[in-house]
Amino acid sequence: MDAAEYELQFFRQEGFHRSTCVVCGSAFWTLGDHDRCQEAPCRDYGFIGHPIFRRSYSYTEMREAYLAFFEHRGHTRIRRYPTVARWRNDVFFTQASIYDFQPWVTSGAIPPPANPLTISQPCLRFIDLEEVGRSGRHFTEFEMMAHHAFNRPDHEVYFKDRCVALCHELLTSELGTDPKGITYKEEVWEGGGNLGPSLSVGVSGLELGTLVFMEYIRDGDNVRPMPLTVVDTGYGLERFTWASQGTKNAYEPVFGDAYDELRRTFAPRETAILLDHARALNFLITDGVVPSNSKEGYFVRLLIRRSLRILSKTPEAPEITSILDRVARDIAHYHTEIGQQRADLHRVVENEVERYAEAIGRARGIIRRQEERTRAAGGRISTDDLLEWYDSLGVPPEVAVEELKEPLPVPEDFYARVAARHESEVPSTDYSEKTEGLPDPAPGTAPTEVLYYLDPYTDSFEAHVVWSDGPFVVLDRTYFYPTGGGQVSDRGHLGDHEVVDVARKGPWVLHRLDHPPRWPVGERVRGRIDPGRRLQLMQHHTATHLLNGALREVLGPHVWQTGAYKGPESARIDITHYKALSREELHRVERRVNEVVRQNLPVKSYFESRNEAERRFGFTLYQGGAVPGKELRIVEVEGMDVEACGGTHCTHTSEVGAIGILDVERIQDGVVRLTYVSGDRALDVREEHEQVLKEAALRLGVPVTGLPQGIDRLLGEVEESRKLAKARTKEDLGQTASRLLADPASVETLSDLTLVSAQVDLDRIGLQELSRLLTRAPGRVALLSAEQDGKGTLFIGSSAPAVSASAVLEAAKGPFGGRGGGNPSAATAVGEPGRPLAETLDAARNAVRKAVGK
RNA sequence: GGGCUGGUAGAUCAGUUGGAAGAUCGCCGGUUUUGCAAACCGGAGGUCUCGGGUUCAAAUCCCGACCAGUCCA
Repeated sequence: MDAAEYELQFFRQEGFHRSTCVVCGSAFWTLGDHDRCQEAPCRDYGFIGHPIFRRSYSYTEMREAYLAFFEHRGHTRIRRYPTVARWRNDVFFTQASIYDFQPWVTSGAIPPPANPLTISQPCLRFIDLEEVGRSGRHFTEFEMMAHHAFNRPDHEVYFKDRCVALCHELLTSELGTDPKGITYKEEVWEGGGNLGPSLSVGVSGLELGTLVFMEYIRDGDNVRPMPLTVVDTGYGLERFTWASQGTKNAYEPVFGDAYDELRRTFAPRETAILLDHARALNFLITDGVVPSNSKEGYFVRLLIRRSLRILSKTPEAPEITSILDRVARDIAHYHTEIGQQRADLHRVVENEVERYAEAIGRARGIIRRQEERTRAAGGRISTDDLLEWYDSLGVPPEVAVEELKEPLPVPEDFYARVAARHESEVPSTDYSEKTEGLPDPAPGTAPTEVLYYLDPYTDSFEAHVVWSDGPFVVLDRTYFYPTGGGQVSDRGHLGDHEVVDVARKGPWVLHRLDHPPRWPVGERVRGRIDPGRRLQLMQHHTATHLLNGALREVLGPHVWQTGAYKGPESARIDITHYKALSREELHRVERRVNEVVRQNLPVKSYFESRNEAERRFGFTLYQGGAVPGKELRIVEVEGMDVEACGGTHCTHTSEVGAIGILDVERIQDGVVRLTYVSGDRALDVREEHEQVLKEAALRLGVPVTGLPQGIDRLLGEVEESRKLAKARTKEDLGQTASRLLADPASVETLSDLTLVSAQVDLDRIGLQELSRLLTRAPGRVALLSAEQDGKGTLFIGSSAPAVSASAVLEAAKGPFGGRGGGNPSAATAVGEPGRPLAETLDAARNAVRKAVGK
């Protein structure tokens, strides 16, 4: 970065000079006399015992002081964004305040909610999870206070000079920091394809904030200016609070009384971890994350299980939910939505508590058995076993060790070794958006005016061709709905051509026809939409919203849509939920949703500014994922569901007709999928089901209502006859056995041994069973042969220690061409086709005689 | 999204180099007892998750699917 980027007028006017840190070598600006930047590790913490601000602030006071300062200087205060970054697919969590505005605001696609603005954004970072409570300053959840300005070429709000001036004023005149104690260290910032100069603000060893000036786009090796420049600042609320109090660690000032309260029961480190995790959990669960073994849900589980581990070590520990409540009370001083869903949050957490207990319970048994086995084999449990148990059973090593009769020490680097185990895994980088092979309309092609929002029931219109390529046609206006928001596209006709697909590409709607048309640009064409299909899609889409609302009512506010599909045949919705739906819950959802259909509530669709809509309805608007644009299309069923949605909808709930849920399945831990139908499809499906029931009843000869009992009766009979058949076979075999034993032709007595040999007509299993019956008494040898499909089978059973069945088989199978083997008590072989069995039996008999020395 | 475990009787789990599917608890019946519990004796209970493959032979080996658990991102 060019040094000139940092030559600010502000620095010159105020008399700053530029120095170079003797430790890290970075350049910095200061009013003081420093040979090094004022950040750790270049210098030690100097603020402990010597607060750097004029007075001491509590966490809440500090946030308020910051936000008010910027409000008084022309910034608009805005509410926090969710901690789960649903609007992005490259990260799970909001990790900085600027994440709220990426990518659409920073790229200039949509205007910011206010400009300039100030915010205190709760952020989550799991990188330093292990450092929480240990270092004295790490948190998984922290608030990044910020002032942001977004500058367009035609409207510059402010950039470097004013930004640094504001920061400096905040620190000095507002908070009372010694101006000479501040250093602004030069750094190059890069992220998300953008880069720019930045200044890191250091005082007394503490990095209080970073001022980033996003002004370039990186394009491979090229760097070009951004059309929009952005002031991206970040000030750590935790650090500001800490610096104002100058305590030994950051946890006491940040958590205040709650820290002292928990500290009575727990060690300092444990107290900090419990409070930190409780704070993160409150945000995450309130923002709709449910514990799971994958994706963002895993981090919720991780925090809960880590907390439980600490709690379980202390007999007088409180319930985890009470710690969550305690922390929620403090957070709610500013973020008032926290703690509002207390009962639901408790259910979510308690479910995970149960699951953890089950996992550990399961593991204990396995560990005990494995240790026994290992010890019996003369071995000992090793660190590898501990790793294996942690990886596959979820047992933390310290818990596993407790279970062992001969405990072993847990190595210091245990979790590093866990990481090493996962190192070889190839991370998937398949985040690329699927861009189907759609052509790009020629530059300058007029954007398509979409008409389907005007009246969803219009199915005929006229328009002009503005561009075409092969089977693809762009019109100046269209009523055809392109695939989007989980709703599949309309079909119908343009002129004499069939429309087989409709897709959105940038500002255009591309109609794909059955074959290339011969329309010049300007051609006037009539569009006709398949009205039945459209109606069905609308019904499925509206049904989806109603179901989403009903599911939240019945299951709780933790339910979020994570995916949806609305096709002409059926529709489905994936929701976050921590366990399988019970039949009763499903029944209630279905009843409720059909009740709403009957109530004929209006389904209002309208455009509203993003900021206003977010203010009125909150972020639960974005059930269908991120929606770009300064204007949102809101689809509202009053009291039931409000979503930002670009789909076509019924205008009243009764138009949905009826909703029938066909299937519920758990598609992954924490996500439940419902498949359903509405409108005519609901009637069709119901009719199909009725037909099937009638058919089944007819075949069973019972009335439809008697089907369950009829099936039970039938199953009983099947079971009964199965048993009967089994018993009969057993009896038959028993008789055969008795007959053979009584027949001198098949029995030969060799001293204290009885040899039974015969050719019978049985399959392989039959031979085995018969042999078993014949050799039940000790001192018996059975030689049985049978022929099936032209191939002979020989089965030898022995209850005589002197005769090994497998040895006899070895001796006899040669001439017979048999392949097989067995053990001393049973052996079997199948011969080649056409070989006579009689000689084989003789050979076997001779082998037995030889074995007993006769 | 990726890795690792696992799926055998109603439950918890054994099952060795591929060679005749087991234990414990529970269940049913009987003996004993005034009755219960217990003890003893006997019995029922199996699509070895499913589908392919290798083999004379597969719970066991190979491939695939499904389900569950778990770790990591």
